[in-house]
Amino acid sequence: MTAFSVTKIKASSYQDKLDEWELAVVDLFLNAASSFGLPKSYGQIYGLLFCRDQSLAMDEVMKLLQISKGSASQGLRALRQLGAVSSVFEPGDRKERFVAEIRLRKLVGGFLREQADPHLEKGVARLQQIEGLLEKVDGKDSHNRGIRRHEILSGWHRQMSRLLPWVKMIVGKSDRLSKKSSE
Amino acid sequence: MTAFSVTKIKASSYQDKLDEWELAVVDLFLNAASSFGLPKSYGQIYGLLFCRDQSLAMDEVMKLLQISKGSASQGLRALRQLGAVSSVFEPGDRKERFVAEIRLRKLVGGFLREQADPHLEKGVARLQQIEGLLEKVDGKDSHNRGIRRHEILSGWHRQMSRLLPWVKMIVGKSDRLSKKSSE
DNA sequence: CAGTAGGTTCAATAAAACTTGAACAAAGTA
DNA sequence: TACTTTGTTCAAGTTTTATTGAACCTACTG
Repeated sequence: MTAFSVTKIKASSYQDKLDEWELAVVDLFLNAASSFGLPKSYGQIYGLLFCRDQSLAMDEVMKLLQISKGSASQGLRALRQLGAVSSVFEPGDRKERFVAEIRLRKLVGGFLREQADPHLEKGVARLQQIEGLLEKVDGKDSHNRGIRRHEILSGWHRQMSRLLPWVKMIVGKSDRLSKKSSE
Repeated sequence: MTAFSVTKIKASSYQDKLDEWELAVVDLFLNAASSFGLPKSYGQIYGLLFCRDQSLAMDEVMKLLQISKGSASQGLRALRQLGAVSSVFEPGDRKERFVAEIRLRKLVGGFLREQADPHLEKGVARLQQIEGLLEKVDGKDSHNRGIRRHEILSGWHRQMSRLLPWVKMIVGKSDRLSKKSSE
């Protein structure tokens, strides 16, 4: 191995320690991820990328956050799937590099698409299952009660389906405040 | 102990097994609770009460769901705190009995109040902390970057604060579809 | 009072979720 | 082909979270 490959030189030009404010931001996203039901490491990774202007490669993420290869790999993949990070390839470098998506609309949209939409779809199946079970119920009282509950759940489902587009819309407003925003 | 106390007679008039459709509903809420970051037992308890017209006491919940005293006690307390169940006292009975809140508006409102609002408040504190850390940053580059990130986060915070009232409002619409709804 | 029913608490236990790192692929390079 | 770099996978280990149940309150009741 050459002592001073391009990669090595590049790597040495980075600090391997985060600023205090960056640590605070990483911690903020760590907590945010938890409360959205995502693994903490996803939050850390996103938080780190969020802080940086330059793209980071997986090994830099591992080093800066002191997390394992596995966590970094899985976290970056999941975040890309969510649309929270995107990857770029510098010409002449085999490494995949990552940057954070900072448009709230995109983040919320991706989250809803990956988390909320699937739940709504499973909800339809569940409601049908319950409908099926109601047909072969013996007691008349229980049957009626079941019908009424099924109706309530269907109503909730419909309302939730209506809500999501609004959320995307409302969050989209004035996204431009964060930067020049040229999508 | 009298062999046929009032309590005993009452208890014997209840089935100690759920209908199949009720099991499906309980399971639905179990999953829903998980995905909202609440313990599964909370979902089960809510699901059971949701199915029933009559109020249930803690011991009935324990028996029907086969959960422990501790889970039942804590679950019912938390659900009441969330506004998802309310308790009633039958005259001449020392037991506290519970019924599910089925108005979606109330459920969503309670959830946002207990879960989202606290996060937004903590967010303010976090932003101030970061602001503080930025003052004692050495590098000019890092400092500027930090300022920009702080601005972005402040923008997000503002947007999220705006969103919540809308959510409550939109979910509130046509809540009446589920029943006569006399608040 | 002593006894009992209804309910809460919390340390111990069980279950679930996250992280790790070694083994494995894939794809470039010499 | 043999070697290197980059990245993925997943069983095993760790950490976190939820559940249990026995001890403990509190307020009735005889």
